[in-house]
Amino acid sequence: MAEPADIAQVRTFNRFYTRIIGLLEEGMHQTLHTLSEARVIYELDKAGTTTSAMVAETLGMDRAQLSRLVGKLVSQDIVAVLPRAGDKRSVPLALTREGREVAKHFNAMSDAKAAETLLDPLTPFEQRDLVGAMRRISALLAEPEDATLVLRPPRVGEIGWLIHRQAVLYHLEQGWNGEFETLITRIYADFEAAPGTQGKQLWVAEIEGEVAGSVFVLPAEDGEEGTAQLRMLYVEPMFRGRGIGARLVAEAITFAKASGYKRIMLWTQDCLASARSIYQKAGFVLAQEERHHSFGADLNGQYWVLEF
Amino acid sequence: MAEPADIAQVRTFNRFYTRIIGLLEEGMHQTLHTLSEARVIYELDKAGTTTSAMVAETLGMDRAQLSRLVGKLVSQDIVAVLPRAGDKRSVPLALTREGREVAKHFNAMSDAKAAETLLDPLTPFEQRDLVGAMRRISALLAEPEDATLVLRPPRVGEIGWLIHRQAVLYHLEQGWNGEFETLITRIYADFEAAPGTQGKQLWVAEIEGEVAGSVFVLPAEDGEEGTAQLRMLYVEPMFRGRGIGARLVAEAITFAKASGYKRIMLWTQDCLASARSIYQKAGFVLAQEERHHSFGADLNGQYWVLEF
DNA sequence: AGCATTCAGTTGTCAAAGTCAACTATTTCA
DNA sequence: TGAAATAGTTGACTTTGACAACTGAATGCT
Repeated sequence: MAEPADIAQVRTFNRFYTRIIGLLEEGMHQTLHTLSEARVIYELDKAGTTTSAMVAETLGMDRAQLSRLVGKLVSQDIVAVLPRAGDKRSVPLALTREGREVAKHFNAMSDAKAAETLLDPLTPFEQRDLVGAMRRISALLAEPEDATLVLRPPRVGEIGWLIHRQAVLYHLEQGWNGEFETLITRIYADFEAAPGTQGKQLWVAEIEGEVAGSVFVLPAEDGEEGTAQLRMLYVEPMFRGRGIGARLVAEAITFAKASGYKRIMLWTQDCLASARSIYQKAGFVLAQEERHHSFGADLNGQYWVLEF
Repeated sequence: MAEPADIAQVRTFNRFYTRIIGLLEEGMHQTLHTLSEARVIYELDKAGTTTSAMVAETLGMDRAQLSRLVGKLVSQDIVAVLPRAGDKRSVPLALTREGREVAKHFNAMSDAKAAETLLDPLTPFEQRDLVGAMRRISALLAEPEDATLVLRPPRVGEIGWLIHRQAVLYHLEQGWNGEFETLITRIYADFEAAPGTQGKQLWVAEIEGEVAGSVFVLPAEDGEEGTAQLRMLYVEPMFRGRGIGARLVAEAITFAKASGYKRIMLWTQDCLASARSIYQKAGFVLAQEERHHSFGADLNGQYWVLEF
């Protein structure tokens, strides 16, 4: 079981947010429809065509309750019952033209209410924080769905973010201490300081607005002429198993080739097993190994090279 | 009004979390008490002694409903009505011994439910993320209350965090670009690289588990012997106006004196008005000014010095 | 093919939750 | 001092939610 302090924080948040949701729902009292009617209408609007069972599932409502509610909405000419097709147990439902009007109205109302209650009182910086935290919670708790992966250059603030994330991640996963954060702060500072844009690039992997991973390429510090170095490859645990690491490495290799490098090398630790398998599959070959004590741990450093 | 994309994200989150809360509340159906009874019992347990009106306020419940509910709980010997004192309109309420037992039981149940539904399926890293995001949302949306301010050394990951936060903050507040982030990444890397612990220290201001601000002191780069430099003072917008900046500066000055420095200097920009007023109040004197173009903006750099 | 099981949806029955207005006894404040 | 506000109660009512029993259709198993 989780840490008591964490559980306490989660419960505090749940109580707090229950209250917030209550406040937001108060706005609905003005309308001709009840709250659960509005919810059903919203679901139908979003889904286009669904069945009663689907709505009950996503809303967590009782099927009996929903049955009556749908009946009411049908009699009000807001919901239309389509002819049964395929599975003749279920009845396809859709909004009528009027229903879509009502949905539009509800959406506008809810948007306004959410904006004025939650966002407007905050500064833009705080708004960004709030939205970011919400996106994070959704990403952590919702079922992962296939969202598009984007590789792009870093935005302002993301260098710090990458340092932060990797420092915490390897601290928890590998037990590495602050020395690691110190090292990577320098590594990122050096990357930024490296001259020009020729031959160096950093990619941020983004999924649904979240940073899902990153890597960068720059001229190797002390290698032969024409050697690129791949550094700071990492994938957020939340987004692992979707081939993001391989995508990042592939992108880096493509870039290194296009930039005229003759080979690309990297330094990693053998305890990072999933990274190693990505390098192997990408064609990297183990060139050298050496034991060292860093970041408060006994490590086995490995140099991997891919000749083009 | 806020950005449509932000509003959409907030609404998505609200729908999502409404569902989550519904799932968590399902566990209550096993108990002898109803959900709102449990809520009231929880509130009374937490508050010790309150009145009906207070509970109605914090729970967002109807006073009529609560009146009947309290009546029921009193007849079940879970809640005791204390003799009216002071304001004779209101009736002080408290849990009986039995009520406290029930509350204890509820808490254990809710804790278990929250843990197994939300925390246990996640890795420790993700758990930390989740709790952090929840704490952030609470801090952003709840009324600020006087919580204790702690000044402490940075934890693993916080150097990156400080870089990230300041880069985003000044990007949004002052329009500074990535150059600023590049610069401060280097500054923090240099701080970490500076020799020994004598004469250098970094403080993180923490409020309710959130980083509220930070500053550090190290030997001045190119000053005379015995000169300390104060750098990277910042306070989170959310926590401004509570004297955190002044506390950080005071701590830094005390430290610099105790470390044997003869004076302390700092470099800032005159557009950072609230910081300037903190320096002035702490006794710093403007030593030099120079215009420069940095971070994509025309700035007026200022050197301030405090001789001990 | 035959039969038990599962699933979508409906209906009946209740209990609980929530809304609204009217009312008393205090307290506050102009 | 008197009008307005506050804490709490009571009555009348609607909506929500829970649960069991039921029909008709699909699925799975042997």
